[in-house]
Amino acid sequence: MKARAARTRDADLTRETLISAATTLFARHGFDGVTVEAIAREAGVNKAMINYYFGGKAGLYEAILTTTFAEITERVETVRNSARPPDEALREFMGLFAEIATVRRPSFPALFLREAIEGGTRARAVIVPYLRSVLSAVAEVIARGVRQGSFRPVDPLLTHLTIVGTLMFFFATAPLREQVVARARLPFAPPTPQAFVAHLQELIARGLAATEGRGRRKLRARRTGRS
Amino acid sequence: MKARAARTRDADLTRETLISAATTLFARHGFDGVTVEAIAREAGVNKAMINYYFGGKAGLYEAILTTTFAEITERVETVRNSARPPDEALREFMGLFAEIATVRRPSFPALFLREAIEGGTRARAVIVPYLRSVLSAVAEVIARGVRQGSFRPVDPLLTHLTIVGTLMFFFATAPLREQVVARARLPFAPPTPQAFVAHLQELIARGLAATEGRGRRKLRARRTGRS
DNA sequence: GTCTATAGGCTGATAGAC
DNA sequence: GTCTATCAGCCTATAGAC
Repeated sequence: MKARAARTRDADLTRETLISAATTLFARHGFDGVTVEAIAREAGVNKAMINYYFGGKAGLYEAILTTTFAEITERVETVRNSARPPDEALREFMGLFAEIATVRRPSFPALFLREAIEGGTRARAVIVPYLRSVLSAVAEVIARGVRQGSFRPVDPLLTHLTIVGTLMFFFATAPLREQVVARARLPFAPPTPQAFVAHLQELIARGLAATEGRGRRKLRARRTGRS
Repeated sequence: MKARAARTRDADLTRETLISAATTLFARHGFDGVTVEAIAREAGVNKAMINYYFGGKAGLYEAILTTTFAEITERVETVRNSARPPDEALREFMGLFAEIATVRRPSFPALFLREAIEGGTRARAVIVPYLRSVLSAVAEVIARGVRQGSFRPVDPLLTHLTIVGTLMFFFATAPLREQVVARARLPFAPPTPQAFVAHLQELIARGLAATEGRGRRKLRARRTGRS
């Protein structure tokens, strides 16, 4: 934002360390499941610093949500502006999500899910813009595919929920799979993110593909039995 | 468990009322986000009753997880034993999940997700049998479809995670969608469970269907058709 | 900016009357 | 079985020294 004097380097470091430690803990145990002392200990910082820099535990939590969600939003916009055909843009989105959830912001899925389950009471102001951005970006790609005839006529919102939902679930529940494998001493490892994303990309591509047959862009009305 | 005398009817009622109230609150706010006083107030019961019946807040939570997960497990077993063809059995499973998540145990998805994110630390003993049962039931159906040639050769575990993941996500995040629609006074309602499940059923059916046209087996057995 | 000590409020649990 | 009163512990936040 602005130039910093040399003597504030420690301040920036303390701030960053707190955010980093607290992000992991909040994601894993939730806002109420973490004490400020645990955060300070994990960060190796005095706990009074939380109040000094963020005005309190709630302020720290909000700062984390803001920066995290803002970054996701920013990255997702790159997909919206992609000139690639819809099916490729969707694959790109899934790959991007996986990259975010493994490398860049591993805590994001858990943070989001916790907020969503709670109804967003603690951070609606931060979440709504994120929702609007991501939803419209993904839904627009899907709608474009439907218009162009490469996708069958699916509901963009429902499709978006399906894709994002599976990804959120997979990455957020990784701790459980790791615990189960470790405790039960199972002779195999949990599925890798790469394998899962590849599986999902293929499943979605096939699930959305326009029905081929006699006419290419002609979409035949289909009523398959759910009796 | 055992026959009860008439004078214990109030006891059973108190117990049930506490479980019912606490289930909703734990699902929504998490174990640490709920106070025993809030549970007692919501249940209209004295808070000392929580210790009397469950030995404390943690005991109540564990009782809730046990009964909830056990019931889901039991219901899912009915799908495993289904003699229907794999694609129909999968549809049946998704419909069953939706019924559970809307009518019978609306708090289940949130309870499960919270535990999974946390690594199951609080209730691993209860969760593992549930996981084994549900996973094997669904994965077996998928593996059967692959063997029979009605499904393409997908990984049963990854496919299971995809299906269950989307369902968990959709139902667990309903509070957020409701809040957003309500606060923003949007002129439309959130998607209904029925619409979502129908969408997902179709997407999965198409995504798993064996590729046509490559002289494998007969794959055109939609409807109630047997393979 | 960082730290220690402590205040002040809330929480889960229990003792004991009925 | 149910209720009231209460306690001991923990948690967040702050005052104030350095």
